[in-house]
Amino acid sequence: MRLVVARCQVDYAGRLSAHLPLATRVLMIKADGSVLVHSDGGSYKPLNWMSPPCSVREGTTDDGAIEWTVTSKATSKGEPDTLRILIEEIHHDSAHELGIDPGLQKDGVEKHLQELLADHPATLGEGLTLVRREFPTAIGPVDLMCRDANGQSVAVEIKRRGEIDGVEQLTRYLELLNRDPLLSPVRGIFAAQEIKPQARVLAEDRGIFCAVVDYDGLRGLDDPTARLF
Amino acid sequence: MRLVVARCQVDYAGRLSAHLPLATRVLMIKADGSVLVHSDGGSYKPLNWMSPPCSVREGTTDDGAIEWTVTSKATSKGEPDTLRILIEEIHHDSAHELGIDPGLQKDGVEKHLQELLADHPATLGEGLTLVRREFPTAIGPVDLMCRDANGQSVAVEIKRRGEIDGVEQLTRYLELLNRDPLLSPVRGIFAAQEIKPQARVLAEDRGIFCAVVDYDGLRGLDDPTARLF
DNA sequence: GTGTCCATTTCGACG
DNA sequence: CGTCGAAGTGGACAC
Repeated sequence: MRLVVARCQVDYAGRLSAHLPLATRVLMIKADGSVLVHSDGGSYKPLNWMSPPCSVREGTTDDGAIEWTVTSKATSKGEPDTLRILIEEIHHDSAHELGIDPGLQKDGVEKHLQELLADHPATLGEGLTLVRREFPTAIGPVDLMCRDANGQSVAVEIKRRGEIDGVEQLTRYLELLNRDPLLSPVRGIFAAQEIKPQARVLAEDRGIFCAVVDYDGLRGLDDPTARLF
Repeated sequence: MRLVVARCQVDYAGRLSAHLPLATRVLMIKADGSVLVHSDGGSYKPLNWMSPPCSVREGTTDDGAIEWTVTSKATSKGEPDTLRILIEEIHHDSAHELGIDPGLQKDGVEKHLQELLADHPATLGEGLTLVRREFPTAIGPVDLMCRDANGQSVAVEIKRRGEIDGVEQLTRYLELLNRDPLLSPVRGIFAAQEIKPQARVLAEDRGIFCAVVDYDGLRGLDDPTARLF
Protein backbone atom coordinates (compact mmCIF):
# COMPACT_ATOMS: atom_id res chain seq x y z
CA MET A 1 0.00 0.00 0.00
CA ARG A 2 1.43 3.31 -1.11
CA LEU A 3 -0.01 6.61 0.02
CA VAL A 4 0.72 9.77 -1.93
CA VAL A 5 -0.56 13.27 -1.31
CA ALA A 6 -0.02 15.37 -4.38
CA ARG A 7 -1.19 18.28 -6.46
CA CYS A 8 -2.38 16.53 -9.60
CA GLN A 9 -4.83 16.33 -12.45
CA VAL A 10 -6.50 13.14 -13.54
CA ASP A 11 -8.03 11.89 -16.77
CA TYR A 12 -10.00 8.70 -17.17
CA ALA A 13 -11.02 7.08 -20.42
CA GLY A 14 -13.03 3.88 -20.54
CA ARG A 15 -16.74 3.36 -20.32
CA LEU A 16 -16.90 7.10 -20.03
CA SER A 17 -14.51 10.01 -20.15
CA ALA A 18 -13.85 11.98 -16.96
CA HIS A 19 -11.50 14.74 -15.99
CA LEU A 20 -10.28 16.12 -12.67
CA PRO A 21 -8.71 19.60 -12.77
CA LEU A 22 -5.50 20.38 -10.92
CA ALA A 23 -5.89 20.12 -7.14
CA THR A 24 -4.33 18.46 -4.10
CA ARG A 25 -5.61 14.93 -3.52
CA VAL A 26 -4.75 11.62 -1.88
CA LEU A 27 -3.62 8.83 -4.18
CA MET A 28 -3.89 5.32 -2.79
CA ILE A 29 -2.06 2.57 -4.65
CA LYS A 30 -2.98 -0.89 -3.39
CA ALA A 31 -0.88 -4.00 -3.57
CA ASP A 32 -2.96 -5.41 -6.41
CA GLY A 33 -2.10 -2.32 -8.50
CA SER A 34 -5.49 -0.64 -8.15
CA VAL A 35 -5.46 3.13 -7.72
CA LEU A 36 -7.87 5.38 -5.82
CA VAL A 37 -8.04 9.17 -6.08
CA HIS A 38 -9.63 10.66 -2.97
CA SER A 39 -10.54 14.21 -2.09
CA ASP A 40 -11.22 15.59 1.37
CA GLY A 41 -14.95 15.08 1.24
CA GLY A 42 -17.72 13.31 -0.55
CA SER A 43 -18.44 9.76 0.46
CA TYR A 44 -16.42 6.57 0.56
CA LYS A 45 -16.38 6.56 -3.21
CA PRO A 46 -13.22 8.01 -4.73
CA LEU A 47 -13.36 10.86 -7.23
CA ASN A 48 -11.76 8.52 -9.70
CA TRP A 49 -10.18 5.10 -9.58
CA MET A 50 -8.94 2.07 -11.46
CA SER A 51 -10.14 -1.38 -10.50
CA PRO A 52 -7.82 -4.36 -10.34
CA PRO A 53 -6.28 -6.01 -12.16
CA CYS A 54 -4.28 -3.13 -13.52
CA SER A 55 -0.73 -1.84 -13.64
CA VAL A 56 0.89 1.54 -13.01
CA ARG A 57 3.64 2.89 -15.22
CA GLU A 58 5.54 5.90 -13.92
CA GLY A 59 7.12 8.38 -16.30
CA THR A 60 7.94 12.04 -16.81
CA THR A 61 6.53 14.51 -19.31
CA ASP A 62 8.60 16.86 -21.46
CA ASP A 63 8.24 19.65 -18.90
CA GLY A 64 9.46 17.45 -16.07
CA ALA A 65 6.17 16.62 -14.42
CA ILE A 66 5.56 13.11 -13.13
CA GLU A 67 2.99 11.11 -15.05
CA TRP A 68 1.35 7.88 -13.94
CA THR A 69 -0.38 5.80 -16.53
CA VAL A 70 -2.69 3.17 -15.09
CA THR A 71 -4.01 0.61 -17.54
CA SER A 72 -6.41 -2.24 -16.91
CA LYS A 73 -4.81 -5.55 -17.71
CA ALA A 74 -7.62 -7.80 -18.80
CA THR A 75 -10.67 -6.07 -20.19
CA SER A 76 -12.71 -9.23 -20.66
CA LYS A 77 -15.10 -7.39 -22.94
CA GLY A 78 -15.06 -4.17 -24.83
CA GLU A 79 -13.52 -1.00 -23.59
CA PRO A 80 -9.89 -0.61 -22.54
CA ASP A 81 -9.62 1.54 -19.41
CA THR A 82 -6.91 4.12 -18.85
CA LEU A 83 -6.25 6.46 -15.96
CA ARG A 84 -3.66 9.18 -16.44
CA ILE A 85 -2.45 11.09 -13.41
CA LEU A 86 -0.30 14.14 -13.97
CA ILE A 87 1.55 15.09 -10.79
CA GLU A 88 2.78 18.62 -10.29
CA GLU A 89 3.95 18.45 -6.70
CA ILE A 90 4.25 15.66 -4.14
CA HIS A 91 3.48 16.58 -0.52
CA HIS A 92 3.76 13.10 0.93
CA ASP A 93 4.80 9.66 -0.25
CA SER A 94 5.00 6.54 1.91
CA ALA A 95 4.69 2.78 1.51
CA HIS A 96 3.32 0.29 4.02
CA GLU A 97 3.15 -3.46 4.37
CA LEU A 98 -0.39 -4.44 5.31
CA GLY A 99 -0.63 -8.15 4.67
CA ILE A 100 -3.80 -9.93 3.70
CA ASP A 101 -6.96 -8.90 5.48
CA PRO A 102 -9.11 -11.46 7.32
CA GLY A 103 -12.14 -9.72 5.86
CA LEU A 104 -15.50 -8.49 7.03
CA GLN A 105 -18.00 -10.50 9.06
CA LYS A 106 -21.56 -9.38 8.43
CA ASP A 107 -24.80 -10.01 10.20
CA GLY A 108 -28.28 -8.73 9.75
CA VAL A 109 -29.15 -8.65 6.06
CA GLU A 110 -32.02 -10.07 4.08
CA LYS A 111 -30.69 -13.59 4.26
CA HIS A 112 -30.97 -13.58 8.03
CA LEU A 113 -34.47 -12.16 7.80
CA GLN A 114 -35.37 -15.01 5.46
CA GLU A 115 -33.98 -17.56 7.92
CA LEU A 116 -35.93 -16.06 10.79
CA LEU A 117 -39.18 -15.98 8.82
CA ALA A 118 -38.57 -19.53 7.62
CA ASP A 119 -38.38 -20.55 11.28
CA HIS A 120 -41.45 -18.55 12.24
CA PRO A 121 -43.79 -18.41 9.22
CA ALA A 122 -46.85 -17.96 11.44
CA THR A 123 -45.75 -14.39 12.15
CA LEU A 124 -46.70 -13.65 8.53
CA GLY A 125 -50.18 -15.08 8.88
CA GLU A 126 -52.25 -17.24 11.21
CA GLY A 127 -51.66 -20.94 10.61
CA LEU A 128 -48.98 -20.47 7.94
CA THR A 129 -46.48 -23.32 7.63
CA LEU A 130 -43.29 -23.55 5.58
CA VAL A 131 -43.17 -25.78 2.52
CA ARG A 132 -39.76 -24.74 1.22
CA ARG A 133 -37.23 -21.93 1.30
CA GLU A 134 -35.90 -20.72 -2.05
CA PHE A 135 -38.67 -22.58 -3.86
CA PRO A 136 -37.39 -22.96 -7.43
CA THR A 137 -39.28 -21.69 -10.46
CA ALA A 138 -38.26 -21.13 -14.08
CA ILE A 139 -37.76 -17.43 -13.45
CA GLY A 140 -35.97 -17.67 -10.14
CA PRO A 141 -36.51 -18.88 -6.60
CA VAL A 142 -39.45 -17.79 -4.45
CA ASP A 143 -38.11 -16.76 -1.04
CA LEU A 144 -40.63 -18.79 0.96
CA MET A 145 -43.32 -21.14 -0.25
CA CYS A 146 -45.88 -21.76 2.46
CA ARG A 147 -49.30 -23.29 3.01
CA ASP A 148 -52.06 -21.65 5.01
CA ALA A 149 -54.56 -23.24 7.42
CA ASN A 150 -56.83 -24.15 4.47
CA GLY A 151 -54.00 -25.83 2.60
CA GLN A 152 -53.77 -23.03 0.03
CA SER A 153 -50.34 -22.19 -1.36
CA VAL A 154 -48.77 -18.89 -0.31
CA ALA A 155 -45.70 -17.37 -2.00
CA VAL A 156 -43.70 -14.98 0.20
CA GLU A 157 -41.29 -12.40 -1.13
CA ILE A 158 -38.96 -10.93 1.49
CA LYS A 159 -37.15 -7.61 1.30
CA ARG A 160 -35.43 -5.42 3.84
CA ARG A 161 -37.13 -2.42 2.31
CA GLY A 162 -40.24 -3.13 0.32
CA GLU A 163 -40.18 -1.19 -2.93
CA ILE A 164 -41.98 -1.43 -6.21
CA ASP A 165 -39.45 -3.82 -7.72
CA GLY A 166 -40.20 -6.43 -5.08
CA VAL A 167 -43.92 -6.29 -5.86
CA GLU A 168 -43.18 -6.78 -9.55
CA GLN A 169 -40.98 -9.73 -8.74
CA LEU A 170 -43.65 -11.39 -6.58
CA THR A 171 -46.26 -10.66 -9.24
CA ARG A 172 -44.17 -12.50 -11.83
CA TYR A 173 -43.83 -15.48 -9.50
CA LEU A 174 -47.55 -15.56 -8.76
CA GLU A 175 -48.43 -15.35 -12.42
CA LEU A 176 -46.19 -18.32 -13.14
CA LEU A 177 -47.15 -20.37 -10.09
CA ASN A 178 -50.85 -19.95 -10.78
CA ARG A 179 -50.41 -21.66 -14.14
CA ASP A 180 -49.54 -24.84 -12.24
CA PRO A 181 -52.83 -26.68 -11.52
CA LEU A 182 -51.18 -28.55 -8.65
CA LEU A 183 -50.45 -25.29 -6.81
CA SER A 184 -53.16 -22.91 -8.01
CA PRO A 185 -54.64 -20.85 -6.52
CA VAL A 186 -51.50 -19.28 -5.03
CA ARG A 187 -51.74 -16.05 -3.09
CA GLY A 188 -48.87 -13.70 -2.25
CA ILE A 189 -47.41 -12.08 0.83
CA PHE A 190 -44.95 -9.21 0.50
CA ALA A 191 -42.86 -9.10 3.69
CA ALA A 192 -40.40 -6.35 4.59
CA GLN A 193 -39.11 -4.40 7.56
CA GLU A 194 -40.45 -1.29 5.87
CA ILE A 195 -42.84 -0.97 2.95
CA LYS A 196 -42.87 2.14 0.80
CA PRO A 197 -46.36 3.63 0.25
CA GLN A 198 -46.23 3.24 -3.52
CA ALA A 199 -45.17 -0.38 -3.22
CA ARG A 200 -48.01 -1.04 -0.78
CA VAL A 201 -50.58 0.51 -3.10
CA LEU A 202 -49.35 -1.55 -6.03
CA ALA A 203 -49.27 -4.76 -3.99
CA GLU A 204 -52.70 -4.39 -2.48
CA ASP A 205 -54.14 -3.39 -5.84
CA ARG A 206 -52.95 -6.79 -7.04
CA GLY A 207 -54.37 -8.65 -4.05
CA ILE A 208 -50.99 -9.13 -2.42
CA PHE A 209 -50.93 -8.91 1.36
CA CYS A 210 -48.27 -6.66 2.88
CA ALA A 211 -46.58 -7.77 6.08
CA VAL A 212 -44.30 -5.40 7.97
CA VAL A 213 -41.75 -7.51 9.79
CA ASP A 214 -40.24 -6.72 13.19
CA TYR A 215 -36.66 -7.91 12.76
CA ASP A 216 -35.61 -7.43 16.36
CA GLY A 217 -38.81 -9.04 17.58
CA LEU A 218 -38.16 -12.09 15.40
CA ARG A 219 -34.66 -12.29 16.75
CA GLY A 220 -36.12 -12.41 20.23
CA LEU A 221 -38.10 -15.52 19.23
CA ASP A 222 -34.80 -17.18 18.46
CA ASP A 223 -32.19 -17.93 21.08
CA PRO A 224 -31.08 -14.41 22.06
CA THR A 225 -27.65 -15.64 23.15
CA ALA A 226 -26.82 -17.16 19.76
CA ARG A 227 -25.18 -14.10 18.26
CA LEU A 228 -22.05 -13.66 16.22
CA PHE A 229 -19.41 -11.96 18.32
CA MET B 1 -7.27 14.76 5.71
CA ARG B 2 -5.56 12.49 8.16
CA LEU B 3 -3.91 9.25 7.10
CA VAL B 4 -3.24 6.55 9.67
CA VAL B 5 -1.77 3.12 9.12
CA ALA B 6 -2.48 0.96 12.15
CA ARG B 7 -3.04 -2.50 13.46
CA CYS B 8 -6.67 -2.33 14.50
CA GLN B 9 -9.99 -4.03 14.87
CA VAL B 10 -13.25 -2.46 13.83
CA ASP B 11 -16.88 -2.91 14.81
CA TYR B 12 -19.83 -1.35 13.07
CA ALA B 13 -23.38 -1.23 14.36
CA GLY B 14 -26.17 0.38 12.42
CA ARG B 15 -28.35 -1.00 9.66
CA LEU B 16 -26.32 -4.14 10.11
CA SER B 17 -23.61 -5.37 12.43
CA ALA B 18 -20.15 -5.98 11.07
CA HIS B 19 -16.80 -6.89 12.56
CA LEU B 20 -13.22 -6.67 11.32
CA PRO B 21 -10.67 -8.81 13.18
CA LEU B 22 -7.29 -7.42 14.21
CA ALA B 23 -5.10 -6.58 11.20
CA THR B 24 -3.06 -3.74 9.71
CA ARG B 25 -5.16 -1.29 7.69
CA VAL B 26 -5.27 2.26 6.38
CA LEU B 27 -7.59 4.66 8.15
CA MET B 28 -8.58 7.77 6.22
CA ILE B 29 -10.21 10.57 8.15
CA LYS B 30 -11.61 13.27 5.91
CA ALA B 31 -12.14 16.90 6.75
CA ASP B 32 -15.89 16.40 7.08
CA GLY B 33 -15.27 13.79 9.81
CA SER B 34 -16.04 10.76 7.65
CA VAL B 35 -13.84 7.72 8.19
CA LEU B 36 -12.76 5.05 5.73
CA VAL B 37 -11.11 1.73 6.62
CA HIS B 38 -9.15 0.37 3.68
CA SER B 39 -7.28 -2.88 3.21
CA ASP B 40 -4.65 -3.62 0.58
CA GLY B 41 -7.07 -5.07 -1.92
CA GLY B 42 -10.65 -5.27 -2.95
CA SER B 43 -12.07 -2.42 -4.94
CA TYR B 44 -12.63 1.24 -4.21
CA LYS B 45 -15.10 0.29 -1.53
CA PRO B 46 -13.64 0.40 1.97
CA LEU B 47 -13.93 -2.60 4.27
CA ASN B 48 -15.90 -0.39 6.58
CA TRP B 49 -16.66 3.30 6.83
CA MET B 50 -18.76 6.06 8.33
CA SER B 51 -20.50 8.53 6.08
CA PRO B 52 -20.68 12.22 6.88
CA PRO B 53 -21.91 13.97 8.82
CA CYS B 54 -20.27 12.24 11.74
CA SER B 55 -17.76 12.93 14.49
CA VAL B 56 -14.74 11.06 15.84
CA ARG B 57 -14.02 10.85 19.55
CA GLU B 58 -10.61 9.59 20.56
CA GLY B 59 -10.10 7.77 23.85
CA THR B 60 -8.15 5.02 25.56
CA THR B 61 -9.33 1.70 26.93
CA ASP B 62 -8.43 0.33 30.35
CA ASP B 63 -5.51 -1.63 28.90
CA GLY B 64 -4.04 1.42 27.22
CA ALA B 65 -5.20 0.82 23.66
CA ILE B 66 -6.43 3.75 21.58
CA GLU B 67 -10.13 3.69 20.79
CA TRP B 68 -11.91 5.81 18.20
CA THR B 69 -15.64 6.10 18.43
CA VAL B 70 -17.25 7.45 15.29
CA THR B 71 -20.91 8.36 15.56
CA SER B 72 -23.22 9.68 12.89
CA LYS B 73 -24.59 13.06 13.81
CA ALA B 74 -27.99 13.27 12.18
CA THR B 75 -29.68 9.95 11.56
CA SER B 76 -32.70 11.38 9.78
CA LYS B 77 -34.62 8.18 10.30
CA GLY B 78 -34.24 5.13 12.46
CA GLU B 79 -30.94 3.57 13.32
CA PRO B 80 -28.06 5.33 15.00
CA ASP B 81 -24.75 4.33 13.40
CA THR B 82 -21.57 3.68 15.35
CA LEU B 83 -18.12 2.70 14.24
CA ARG B 84 -15.65 1.64 16.91
CA ILE B 85 -11.99 1.34 15.98
CA LEU B 86 -9.68 -0.25 18.49
CA ILE B 87 -6.05 0.59 17.68
CA GLU B 88 -3.27 -1.63 18.93
CA GLU B 89 -0.30 -0.11 17.13
CA ILE B 90 0.18 2.92 14.90
CA HIS B 91 2.63 2.56 12.00
CA HIS B 92 2.00 5.91 10.40
CA ASP B 93 0.05 9.07 11.18
CA SER B 94 0.04 12.25 9.10
CA ALA B 95 -2.28 15.15 8.37
CA HIS B 96 -2.61 17.09 5.12
CA GLU B 97 -4.35 20.20 3.93
CA LEU B 98 -6.15 19.45 0.69
CA GLY B 99 -8.59 22.29 0.15
CA ILE B 100 -11.88 21.96 -1.67
CA ASP B 101 -11.89 19.90 -4.83
CA PRO B 102 -13.12 21.37 -8.13
CA GLY B 103 -14.89 18.07 -8.75
CA LEU B 104 -15.31 15.58 -11.55
CA GLN B 105 -16.32 16.39 -15.11
CA LYS B 106 -18.08 13.48 -16.79
CA ASP B 107 -19.07 12.62 -20.31
CA GLY B 108 -20.70 9.60 -21.83
CA VAL B 109 -23.47 8.26 -19.64
CA GLU B 110 -27.12 7.49 -20.25
CA LYS B 111 -28.13 11.13 -20.30
CA HIS B 112 -25.86 11.72 -23.27
CA LEU B 113 -27.23 8.62 -24.98
CA GLN B 114 -30.72 10.02 -24.47
CA GLU B 115 -29.70 13.35 -26.00
CA LEU B 116 -28.19 11.65 -29.02
CA LEU B 117 -31.25 9.48 -29.59
CA ALA B 118 -33.51 12.49 -29.11
CA ASP B 119 -31.58 14.17 -31.93
CA HIS B 120 -31.69 11.08 -34.15
CA PRO B 121 -34.89 9.15 -33.34
CA ALA B 122 -34.99 7.60 -36.81
CA THR B 123 -32.06 5.36 -35.85
CA LEU B 124 -34.55 3.54 -33.59
CA GLY B 125 -37.06 2.98 -36.34
CA GLU B 126 -37.84 4.13 -39.87
CA GLY B 127 -39.77 7.42 -39.87
CA LEU B 128 -39.70 7.90 -36.09
CA THR B 129 -39.96 11.52 -34.93
CA LEU B 130 -39.56 12.96 -31.45
CA VAL B 131 -42.57 14.27 -29.57
CA ARG B 132 -40.92 14.92 -26.22
CA ARG B 133 -37.97 13.96 -24.07
CA GLU B 134 -38.73 13.01 -20.46
CA PHE B 135 -42.43 12.72 -21.27
CA PRO B 136 -44.15 13.00 -17.88
CA THR B 137 -46.52 10.35 -16.52
CA ALA B 138 -47.95 9.73 -13.06
CA ILE B 139 -45.40 6.98 -12.40
CA GLY B 140 -42.35 8.75 -13.78
CA PRO B 141 -41.00 10.21 -17.01
CA VAL B 142 -40.79 8.24 -20.25
CA ASP B 143 -37.31 8.75 -21.73
CA LEU B 144 -38.54 9.51 -25.24
CA MET B 145 -42.05 9.82 -26.58
CA CYS B 146 -42.10 9.52 -30.36
CA ARG B 147 -44.50 9.11 -33.25
CA ASP B 148 -43.95 6.68 -36.11
CA ALA B 149 -44.66 7.19 -39.83
CA ASN B 150 -48.30 6.18 -39.28
CA GLY B 151 -48.74 8.69 -36.48
CA GLN B 152 -48.82 5.98 -33.80
CA SER B 153 -47.30 6.81 -30.42
CA VAL B 154 -44.05 5.08 -29.46
CA ALA B 155 -42.59 5.09 -25.94
CA VAL B 156 -38.82 4.58 -25.79
CA GLU B 157 -36.96 3.45 -22.70
CA ILE B 158 -33.19 3.96 -22.83
CA LYS B 159 -30.56 2.11 -20.81
CA ARG B 160 -26.84 1.68 -21.12
CA ARG B 161 -27.28 -2.01 -20.39
CA GLY B 162 -30.74 -3.41 -21.00
CA GLU B 163 -31.82 -5.65 -18.14
CA ILE B 164 -35.10 -7.01 -16.87
CA ASP B 165 -35.82 -4.00 -14.68
CA GLY B 166 -35.85 -1.72 -17.70
CA VAL B 167 -38.40 -3.93 -19.45
CA GLU B 168 -40.61 -3.85 -16.36
CA GLN B 169 -40.29 -0.09 -16.24
CA LEU B 170 -41.28 0.32 -19.89
CA THR B 171 -44.14 -2.17 -19.42
CA ARG B 172 -45.55 -0.06 -16.59
CA TYR B 173 -45.35 3.04 -18.74
CA LEU B 174 -47.05 1.32 -21.67
CA GLU B 175 -49.82 -0.03 -19.48
CA LEU B 176 -50.51 3.45 -18.19
CA LEU B 177 -50.13 5.25 -21.51
CA ASN B 178 -52.47 2.84 -23.25
CA ARG B 179 -55.26 3.82 -20.87
CA ASP B 180 -55.14 7.30 -22.43
CA PRO B 181 -57.51 7.28 -25.45
CA LEU B 182 -55.65 10.25 -26.94
CA LEU B 183 -52.42 8.27 -27.13
CA SER B 184 -53.54 4.64 -27.42
CA PRO B 185 -52.36 2.45 -29.00
CA VAL B 186 -48.82 3.06 -27.77
CA ARG B 187 -46.06 0.62 -28.65
CA GLY B 188 -42.69 0.35 -26.94
CA ILE B 189 -39.06 0.36 -27.94
CA PHE B 190 -36.38 -0.82 -25.52
CA ALA B 191 -33.11 0.82 -26.54
CA ALA B 192 -29.71 0.00 -25.04
CA GLN B 193 -26.06 -0.34 -25.98
CA GLU B 194 -26.34 -3.96 -24.89
CA ILE B 195 -29.43 -6.05 -24.15
CA LYS B 196 -29.27 -9.08 -21.87
CA PRO B 197 -30.87 -12.26 -23.26
CA GLN B 198 -33.44 -12.57 -20.47
CA ALA B 199 -34.45 -8.95 -20.89
CA ARG B 200 -34.81 -9.43 -24.64
CA VAL B 201 -37.00 -12.51 -24.20
CA LEU B 202 -39.26 -10.73 -21.72
CA ALA B 203 -39.50 -7.62 -23.88
CA GLU B 204 -40.29 -9.43 -27.12
CA ASP B 205 -42.79 -11.67 -25.32
CA ARG B 206 -44.59 -8.45 -24.44
CA GLY B 207 -44.43 -7.06 -27.95
CA ILE B 208 -41.69 -4.59 -27.13
CA PHE B 209 -39.11 -4.02 -29.84
CA CYS B 210 -35.47 -4.20 -28.79
CA ALA B 211 -33.01 -1.76 -30.35
CA VAL B 212 -29.30 -2.16 -29.80
CA VAL B 213 -27.74 1.29 -30.02
CA ASP B 214 -24.31 2.09 -31.41
CA TYR B 215 -23.13 4.87 -29.11
CA ASP B 216 -19.98 5.76 -31.00
CA GLY B 217 -21.86 5.65 -34.29
CA LEU B 218 -24.46 8.06 -32.95
CA ARG B 219 -21.70 10.34 -31.78
CA GLY B 220 -20.37 10.38 -35.32
CA LEU B 221 -23.74 11.70 -36.53
CA ASP B 222 -23.23 14.66 -34.26
CA ASP B 223 -20.45 17.18 -34.71
CA PRO B 224 -17.39 15.11 -33.82
CA THR B 225 -15.40 18.16 -32.79
CA ALA B 226 -17.91 19.20 -30.11
CA ARG B 227 -16.35 17.22 -27.25
CA LEU B 228 -15.61 18.07 -23.67
CA PHE B 229 -11.89 18.47 -23.22
C1' DG C 1 -38.57 17.09 1.13
C1' DT C 2 -39.91 12.77 -1.23
C1' DG C 3 -39.69 9.72 -5.04
C1' DT C 4 -37.33 7.73 -8.85
C1' DC C 5 -33.57 6.12 -11.42
C1' DC C 6 -28.56 5.80 -12.71
C1' DA C 7 -23.79 3.88 -11.53
C1' DT C 8 -16.75 3.26 -14.53
C1' DT C 9 -21.74 0.87 -9.37
C1' DT C 10 -19.41 -3.29 -6.10
C1' DC C 11 -20.46 -7.60 -3.98
C1' DG C 12 -22.12 -12.10 -3.21
C1' DA C 13 -24.73 -16.33 -4.50
C1' DC C 14 -25.99 -19.66 -7.60
C1' DG C 15 -26.36 -22.46 -11.89
C1' DC D 1 -17.67 -17.98 -15.61
C1' DG D 2 -21.98 -15.53 -16.50
C1' DT D 3 -26.34 -14.00 -14.60
C1' DC D 4 -29.10 -12.07 -11.15
C1' DG D 5 -30.35 -9.64 -7.04
C1' DA D 6 -28.82 -6.78 -2.90
C1' DA D 7 -26.26 -2.78 -0.93
C1' DG D 8 -24.95 0.38 5.63
C1' DT D 9 -25.71 1.30 -1.71
C1' DG D 10 -24.50 6.91 -3.02
C1' DG D 11 -25.84 10.64 -6.01
C1' DA D 12 -28.64 13.41 -9.28
C1' DC D 13 -32.70 15.25 -10.74
C1' DA D 14 -37.71 16.02 -10.96
C1' DC D 15 -41.91 17.02 -8.59
